[in-house]
Amino acid sequence: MDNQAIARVLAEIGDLLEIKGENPFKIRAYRTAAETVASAAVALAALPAAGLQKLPGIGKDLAGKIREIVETGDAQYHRDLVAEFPPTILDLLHLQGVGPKTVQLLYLSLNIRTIEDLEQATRAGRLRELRGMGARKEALILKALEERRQYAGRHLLADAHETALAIVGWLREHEPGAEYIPVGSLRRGCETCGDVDVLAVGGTAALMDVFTSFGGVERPLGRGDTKSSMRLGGGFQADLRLVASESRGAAMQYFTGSKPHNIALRDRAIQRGYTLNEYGLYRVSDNERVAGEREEDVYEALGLQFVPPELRENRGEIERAIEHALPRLVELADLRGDIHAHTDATDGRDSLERMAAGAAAAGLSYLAITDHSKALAMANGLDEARVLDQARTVRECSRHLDHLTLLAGIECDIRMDGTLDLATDCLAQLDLVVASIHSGVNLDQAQMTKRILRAIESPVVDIIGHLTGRLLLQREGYRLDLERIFDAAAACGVALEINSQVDRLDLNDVRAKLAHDRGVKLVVSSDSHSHAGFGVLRWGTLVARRAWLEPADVLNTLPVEQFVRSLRRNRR
DNA sequence: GCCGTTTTCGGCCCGACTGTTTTCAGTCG
Repeated sequence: MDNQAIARVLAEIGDLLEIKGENPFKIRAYRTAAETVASAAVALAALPAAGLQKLPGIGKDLAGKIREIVETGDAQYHRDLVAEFPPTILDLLHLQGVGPKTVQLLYLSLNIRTIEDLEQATRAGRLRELRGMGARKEALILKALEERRQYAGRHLLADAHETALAIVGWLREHEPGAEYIPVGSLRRGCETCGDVDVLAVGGTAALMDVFTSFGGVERPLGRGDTKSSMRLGGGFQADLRLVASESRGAAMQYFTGSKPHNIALRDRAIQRGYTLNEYGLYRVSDNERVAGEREEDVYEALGLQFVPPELRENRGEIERAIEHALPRLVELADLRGDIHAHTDATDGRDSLERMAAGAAAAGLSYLAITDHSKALAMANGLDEARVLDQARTVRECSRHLDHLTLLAGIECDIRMDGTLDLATDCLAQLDLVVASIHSGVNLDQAQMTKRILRAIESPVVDIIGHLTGRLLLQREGYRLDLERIFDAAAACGVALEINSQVDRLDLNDVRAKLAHDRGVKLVVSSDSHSHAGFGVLRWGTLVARRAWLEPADVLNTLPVEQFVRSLRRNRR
């Protein structure tokens, strides 16, 4: 049983307790524990109860429940709750405007158990019989049901970024007096975003009208003088908050989140005699504001090093900030090379020369050409003769370039049995080999792990590409024993890729951190298929930052000679 | 249910907006 599965049971207990109307702090304890478990660096199934209790927010009781879940696949407490409330009512909880109290009311008074029940009851006008329910609420629920059908909920980071840019552009054009700052999960660099949050600083309430007249708005969800929410076409929700200049920093902190980070921060504020909200940090004794204009000041006043937005997930960053020992996170400008790109020799759109020009324009000083190997016939993958021919061309082309070095590589398929798609003596003649899986994705965990381990053990493999094969919002990754794979990669000197394609971002933040913690080096690569495709490196860099990586942890921050020397094939 | 540089008990983050209400509960972030 993996951490995610354990976390799901704990989170579901939290949801069911909320519907039951239990003590909110007990509910929070389960939710905090679920988040801690989901982002834990090691497989908790292997830990005894005593070890579990060392994790923050997990005490004797929860440690026991986690052990029970690991050993029996479920917890009796969970089963009891499910017997009391059908688990399908949890779907209702995810509807916009429907919370735990409403779900409980719907279930106990109308016996509504499913989305379908709710839709029927609403259309039949039965909701109006209930206290606190009127025609407007009824219409809101119907709307929420329709939107649920239409949209899955979350969106890729890059799409959220585009939407935020469009909103900010619109606001700047029509109400230039204020400053506009995208915040929320977008600012933290989360791989998917549920909504787009924008902070307006120093404007007037009039800008709310500008916001609601934004072209992409489908319907308003709420509109006030300091806060408005809109549903946009394509399923995005956008929130705008307005604060005065003196609260700029506190508001940035507050609306960037995450929720667990903010709760921990406000906890610390209370302990130190302050209260923290979106307007500032206030001393309780005399209500004096001690910080608020600058975000850095809020952290400093709480005795903390400034925490970069990407780390604000309550995954140990506060403890490290107390010691002023946060990592110096890698930045996009630290990347000197890209080591995964395709040309029109296989499924890329552009020629070698155009790809080189694109990489140079993106400010890179080296680029590895890594087209597909022959197993990907659909992509016109290269066989041994073609890849060696291409390598000659790449090296020749590189000699004629002033500010860019081209490396001759391949993205070689890992076959079902873990052997490589091209002959070893061919692969040995290249500058580097990225090995990836593109087919046979449904093997069980033991087979898939063995397959990857075999590839890692091959002396001609330098890097494993998009290791887990997950596709965001589409497909879970392969079933893998990641800890074994990370340990093998570390032992063999094989680097793991953070693939920057917006729907991959693979490895993700938590796994890249775990890999690093176990001694693995990483690369951030674009997997670009066109000369304009190197911009995605910004997304991969965000993942690396969320994984706590410093420049020294990412091989392609090195100058080209050192990078080449650091490859597994060139190490002794 | 967790936790402790006042505490092993009594705390536990904070505020805006909506709808259905006549003073507030519910939802959201």
